[in-house]
Amino acid sequence: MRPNDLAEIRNLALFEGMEEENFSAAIQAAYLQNFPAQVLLANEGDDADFLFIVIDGCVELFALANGREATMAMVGPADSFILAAVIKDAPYLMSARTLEKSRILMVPAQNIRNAFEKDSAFARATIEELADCYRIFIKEYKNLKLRTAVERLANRLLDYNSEQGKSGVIKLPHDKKRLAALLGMTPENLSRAFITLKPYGVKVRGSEITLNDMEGLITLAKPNQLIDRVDG
Amino acid sequence: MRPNDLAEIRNLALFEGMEEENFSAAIQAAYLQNFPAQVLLANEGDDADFLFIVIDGCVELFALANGREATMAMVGPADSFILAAVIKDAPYLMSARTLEKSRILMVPAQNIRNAFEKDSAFARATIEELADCYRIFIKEYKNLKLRTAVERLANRLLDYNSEQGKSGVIKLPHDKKRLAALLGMTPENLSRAFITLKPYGVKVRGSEITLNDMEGLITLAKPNQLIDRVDG
DNA sequence: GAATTTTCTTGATAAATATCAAATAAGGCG
DNA sequence: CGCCTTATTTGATATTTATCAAGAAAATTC
Repeated sequence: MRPNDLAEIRNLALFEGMEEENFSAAIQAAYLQNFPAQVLLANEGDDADFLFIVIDGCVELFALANGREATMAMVGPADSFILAAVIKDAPYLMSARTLEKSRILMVPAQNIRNAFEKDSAFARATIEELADCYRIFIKEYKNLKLRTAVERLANRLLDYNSEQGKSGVIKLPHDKKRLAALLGMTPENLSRAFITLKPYGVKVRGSEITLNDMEGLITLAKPNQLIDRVDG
Repeated sequence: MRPNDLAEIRNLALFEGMEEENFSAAIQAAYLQNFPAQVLLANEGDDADFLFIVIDGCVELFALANGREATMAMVGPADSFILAAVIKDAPYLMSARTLEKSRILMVPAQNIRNAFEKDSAFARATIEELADCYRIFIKEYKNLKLRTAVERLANRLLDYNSEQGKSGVIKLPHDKKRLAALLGMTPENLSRAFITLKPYGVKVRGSEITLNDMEGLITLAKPNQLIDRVDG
C-alpha cells in the first residue's frame, strides 16, 4: 500500500478517531485492490469475510430472488458497505459488483470486530456509520413505498442537480438500465417516465439531462427532507 | 418505577453488559409509561428527544408523504425504536403510534448519547442493536422490491406460523387493514390475495388462518433466509 | 339485542407498471 | 469508416395494483 493511500484511508470517518496502534493492527491485514468493472466483490448468502470500503470508483449493491434482481444502492468513494453483516458475523444480505474500474479497501471482518472491542473511538465511529446507513435505507424504503415511479425519477433528478452544482444540467451517473433498477422500475418504464416529465421542463439528450422548469418539477416531485438526501 | 420493571429493563439486550452506575444514570431520567391504543408517541420530522423501548404492547412505525401513509414496521416487547435518530441527534424519519394498550420505556436521547460515550459495553450493544435493525429493514426492502403482493402475504403467513408454534393455525397479530399496510398493499388487495391463496390451502375465518397445504404454500412463497425472519 | 359504527369483502373500473417484440440509436472495435 | 454489439426507445399488450362504490360481516354501544 502506498503511503498516499494510507493517509487517505486514515482520514475516513470510520477510522478517524482510532488509536494509531489499533488502526495499524486493523489495516495491516487489509487489501487495497484495483478491480476492473463488472467484478463480483461479494455474494449474498456468503459469510461476511470482509468489510469493503470504496476508495475510488463505483459499486452496485444488489439482491436476487425469484428470478428477479433488485438494485439496493450505489456506493461511491469513502462509503463502506456490508458493515452490518461484518458486525453480526452473518451472511451478506446483498451482493456487490463494481460498475467501473474501482479501488476497494478490503478489511478482514475479524480485524473489524477486534478493533471495536479494543478501541472505543472506533466503536463510536461504527455506531455513527451504521446509523447513517440505516437512515439512508429507511429513506429509500419510504421513497419506494410512498412515491410513484415518476415521482421517484423527478426527485432523483433534483438530487443529482443538487449534487452537481445546481446548474440545471445533469450528467446521469449511471447508465439508464442501472438508473431504472435503482429507482425500482424497468428500463422501458424509465424511458416513459422521462417522457412524462417533458412537460415539466426535463430535456433528455443521452445521459445529459437539462432541467428547464425547476418550479414545475419541484411541484411535481414534492421533495422531502425526510426522504431525499438533499432538499431541492 | 417498580423494582420488577427495573429488573426486566436491566435484562434487555441493549443494557445487559452496561455498568451498574451507567445504567442507573441512564435510566433514572427515563419514564416508564402506560399508553392507551392509538397514541402518537413520535412524529416524523420532530427532533429525537427520546429512545423508545416497548416493554409491553405493540407499536406501529409509519410514515406519511404525498397524502399516502406507509407502515414501516410493527414493534413489540423488548424492541427499541428510532435508535438511529437518537444517535444522530437528527429528526425522526418515522412516526410511531400505539396499536393497543402499551407499556413504553422512554429514555431521553441525551442520556443514551452520554451512555455510549462512557460505557463501552453499551456502545457495543448499541452497535449490535443497530446492525440488527439495519438488517431487518434491508430484508423488508428486498421483500418489497423482489416479491409480488401475494408472495409477500404467503411468506408472512409462513413467518407467523413459525412464530406461533408451527401448528398450521395462525391468529393474525393485527387487523387486516394494518396487515395490508405492513405488506405494502391496500385492504382490498389483501382480501384478494387471500382468495388467490385458497388453492394453496389457506383458509380464512376472520383473523384465524389455517394452512392446510404447507408444501404448496411453500412452493408458491419460496421463503428465503436472506429475506424472511424465519425460514419456512 | 337492536342500532350503530367499523372492518372486511366484492364488483367494476382505472391507473400503474411489466412484458414482449421490434425498431432505433449509440458506442466500441477492427 | 463501417460493422457489430449493446443500450435505449417505442408500440402493443398483459399483469398487477389501486380506486371507488356498495354490500356483508363483525364488533361496539346503548
